Amino acid sequence: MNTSIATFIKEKRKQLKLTQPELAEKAGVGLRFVRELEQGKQSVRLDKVNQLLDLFGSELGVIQKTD
Amino acid sequence: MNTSIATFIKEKRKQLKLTQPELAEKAGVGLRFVRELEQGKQSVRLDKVNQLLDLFGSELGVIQKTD
DNA sequence: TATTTTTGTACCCTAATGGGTATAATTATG
DNA sequence: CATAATTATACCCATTAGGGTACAAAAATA
Repeated sequence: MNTSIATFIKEKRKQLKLTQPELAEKAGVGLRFVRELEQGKQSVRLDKVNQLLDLFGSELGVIQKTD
Repeated sequence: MNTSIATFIKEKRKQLKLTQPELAEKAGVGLRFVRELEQGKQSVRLDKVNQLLDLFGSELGVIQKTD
């Protein structure tokens, strides 16, 4: 994917018709974290992001920069 | 890549024949961070990881889980 | 447009990341 | 082997991420 982490999660969440509180609950992370992440906060913890991505069968990995 | 973030950075670093202190210096992160990251620590900050990956023209992105 | 639902912003607080550094352990080199 | 270089572990400490929560703003719906 070429989308940012933020938009990826936001779009996947909507595909499953979940609200932010519901996603946070399912992933076992805080609501604040979901919100900040979807708003593009960079200084987030890697393991927390992976907790969310895991719900979508994905994870963070090294990719080539496209610029 | 299918390698973990830790091994990716460690291998790239060796390709450039850099020591951990040198890599930390170049990336503008602390030495302790480089060490913990190469040892597979999960609860690291995303932006710090990207600071390192940037030296190799790469970054963190969403990938499909291979399991 | 009124009402409900969802999302964004703000606050307090605790736990822990990351920086610096010293020292032990390990590895590479003479 | 002995020595140097690199890496791993351990400590203190300031900053801050993230949880909880309340309320404002925005979006969706009747």
